[in-house]
Amino acid sequence: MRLATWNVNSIRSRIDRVAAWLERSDTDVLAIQETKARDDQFPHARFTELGYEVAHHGLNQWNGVAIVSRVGLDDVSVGFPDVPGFGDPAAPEARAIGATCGGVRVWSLYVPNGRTLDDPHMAYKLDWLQVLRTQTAAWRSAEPGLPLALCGDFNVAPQDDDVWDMAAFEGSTHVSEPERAAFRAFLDDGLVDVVRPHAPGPGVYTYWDYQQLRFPKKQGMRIDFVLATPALADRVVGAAIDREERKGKGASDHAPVVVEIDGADVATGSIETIEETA
DNA sequence: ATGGTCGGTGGCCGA
Repeated sequence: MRLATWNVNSIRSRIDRVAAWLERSDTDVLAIQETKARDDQFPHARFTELGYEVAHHGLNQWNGVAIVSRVGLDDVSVGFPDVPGFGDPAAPEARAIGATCGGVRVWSLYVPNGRTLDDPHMAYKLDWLQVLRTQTAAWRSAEPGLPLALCGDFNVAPQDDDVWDMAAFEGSTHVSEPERAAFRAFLDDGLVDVVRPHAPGPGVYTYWDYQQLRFPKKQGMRIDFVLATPALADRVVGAAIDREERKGKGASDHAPVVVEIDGADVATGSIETIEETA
């Protein structure tokens, strides 16, 4: 099974590219972030025409997450228990959706951007990650051995190698110790970054800002991840970041991140293809 | 040339 995660930065402006990529990459399950659409605006038909079932959670023009799958899509969860909203009173935001696809519990997650270290959005981000950690532990406790994948844009660069120049991030979000600690907590709990071993740094990123020619200058950040429970991580036979998809006009500022599970395609050589794009 | 972008929206905000 081929599982991918991709912050598409508006599904409506990107639908042709996303549909083409789904077919080209032979992806079975795609976790999408930043659809920037309400449910009634989401292009469901474009996915169903390609044989995918769709679960989308979008409240307005901001955020928005989805899972599309051609290997089943069951037990959809919109958000997770106690998911924080922003502000007082807390306004709900569409940043998490879960579904069981091909026997894997998949979450599509769009972690809040902290904006600046002293912005209220930073506390919101840390709180959001803490609650997600607590819920993830509860899911695993309720179902030991559960094959679970937390997929999405974490808006955290966990290691110095995950940005092009640490000096450029002095005093910035994404690399601060509290954010990195919040990310590390998932690994401390036993989740595994299943992409990094197949796409090691330095210089390997998932996101490049549109501004200041960051992509041609190879100045990106690794902030999109697939974190898997050990039982699932053991079944991962390949992974890649498809930076080709960041090229050209009409690209998202994030590249798709792909994970091959179970190795059913090893005999056909598809894994070589996936590794080449890393 | 020391800056260079997008998307959704509605006349700026968010990333």
